[in-house]
Amino acid sequence: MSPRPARKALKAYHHGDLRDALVQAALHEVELGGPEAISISALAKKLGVSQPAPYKHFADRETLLTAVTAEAFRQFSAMMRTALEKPSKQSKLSRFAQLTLDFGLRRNGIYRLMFASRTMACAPKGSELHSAAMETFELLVEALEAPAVELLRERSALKIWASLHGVVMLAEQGLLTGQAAHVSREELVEDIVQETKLALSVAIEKASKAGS
Amino acid sequence: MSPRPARKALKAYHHGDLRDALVQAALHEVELGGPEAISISALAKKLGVSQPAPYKHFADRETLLTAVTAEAFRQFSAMMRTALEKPSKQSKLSRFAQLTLDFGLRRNGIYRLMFASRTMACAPKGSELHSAAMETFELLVEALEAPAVELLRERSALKIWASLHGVVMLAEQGLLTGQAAHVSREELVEDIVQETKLALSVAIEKASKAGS
DNA sequence: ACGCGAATGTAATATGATATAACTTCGCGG
DNA sequence: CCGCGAAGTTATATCATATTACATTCGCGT
Repeated sequence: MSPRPARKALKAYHHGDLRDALVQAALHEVELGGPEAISISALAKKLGVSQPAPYKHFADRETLLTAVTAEAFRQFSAMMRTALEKPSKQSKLSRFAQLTLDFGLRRNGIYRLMFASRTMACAPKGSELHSAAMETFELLVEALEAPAVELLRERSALKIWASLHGVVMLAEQGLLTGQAAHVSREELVEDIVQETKLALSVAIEKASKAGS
Repeated sequence: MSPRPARKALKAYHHGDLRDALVQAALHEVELGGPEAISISALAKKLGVSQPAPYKHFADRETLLTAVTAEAFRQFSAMMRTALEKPSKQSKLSRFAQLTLDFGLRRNGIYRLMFASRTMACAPKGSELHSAAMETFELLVEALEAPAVELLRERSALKIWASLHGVVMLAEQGLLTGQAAHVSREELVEDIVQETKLALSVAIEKASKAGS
C-alpha cells in the first residue's frame, strides 16, 4: 500500500533503491505489453518519483531495456535451473523444451524482449547481458545429457534452441493455428526433442566409427 | 530526382499515389533500422508532404506497419517463387532454406517486421496480412516436394519453418558466434534440412505400414 | 559533530513524434 | 457548372525522451 517500500535499503537515499525498482516495474510492464510498452515517464510516475529521476540510473531508454533484459535472462535461468533439479520421469531435454515453450507463451512480452528485440543484437560480447544469455544457453547444453563430442553437443543444442524459438514465435503469431494445426504445440515440441535426440545419437555413432 | 514521381496515377490528386509511396519509403526505412525506425512525420518530410498527410491513408502508425508488413510478405513470396522456378541441382527445400537465411540476415529489419514484431500477432485471421503470410507458408509446403499425407507434410513444414526462424534470430543476435560456432550458419541450415527430410521419410514409411 | 562532496531527486525546458480538428484545394459525376 | 468528397495543409493538443540547472541528503573524513 505505502508508496515507500524502503526495504532493500542497500542504497536508500530518497526513494530507496530506485534503480532496482525501475527494473522490476519495467519487467512487469514488458510482461503485459512487450518491449515497446516501456515508458520512462510512466515508470517514474508509477514509482512516485519525478519524470527525469530514472536518468540518474540509466543513461537512456536503451540502457534500461538492456538491464531489464539481463534481469529477464537471470529469472529465466533460475526458473529453469530449479525445474531441472528436481527428479522427473521425463528427460531434462524434454522438460527444458516444454518449459521454454510455456514461458514463451505465458510471458510472451518478456520472451520477445529476450529473443526477438534489437536489444540483444546490440549487446557487446563481454557485456552483462551477453553473459547472461550465454549462461542460459549452457543450461540447454547440459540438459542434452549426452556424453558427446563437444562440437556435436553444441550443434544439437543450437538446433533445438532455434527450433524452440521458432515454435514460440509462430505460435504467438497465430501461424500455428492455421489449417496445419491439428497438432498441438506440445506435441510439436516433443517431436522436435525426439528428432534431435535421434540425430545426435546417430551423429555420435558415426563419429565414433570414424574415430576408431 | 524530381520530388514528384507522378507516374502511378491511379489516384493522383495532389501528390500522386501517396499511399503507395508511403509503404515503399517505410519499407526502405525498416530495412535499415527495423520496425521501430518508422516515423510517420519523417516519412512525410521525406516525401515532401505535410506531416499529417499520411493520416489520410492510414489511421495510425500501426495500420501503416501492417500494410508495410503485408507488402514485405508479398515481396518475399515473389522472390522465393522466382528462385524456386528455375532448375537447380539442389533440392527446392534446400534452396528455400538457404534463401530464407540469406533474406533474414541481409534484410534483417524487414525480416524482423515479418516474423518478430507484434504486428503479425495482431493480424486477424482473414486479414490481408494473415493471408499473405499463409501464402508464404504454402510455398514452403510445396518446396517439401513430398507426396506425403497432408498432416505429415504440414508438420514437417512447421518444424523447418520454426528452425529457420530460430537460426536467423540467433545468428542476428550474435548467439551463434559464441564458442559454439565452429559450424557456419549455412551448414547448420543444411543440417536441419537433411534432418527434416529424413524424419519425414521415416514418418511416411511408418504411416504407410500402419495404413496397410 | 560538522561540513563538504558526491549521489540522488526535482523543476523547468527543448525537441520531436503521434494524432486530431478545422479549413482549403482539386477532380469528377450528375 | 456546381457541389461533393478525396487528398492535403495549417494549427494545435498531448505525450515521451532527454538535458540543464538547482535542491536535498547521505556518509565520510577530520
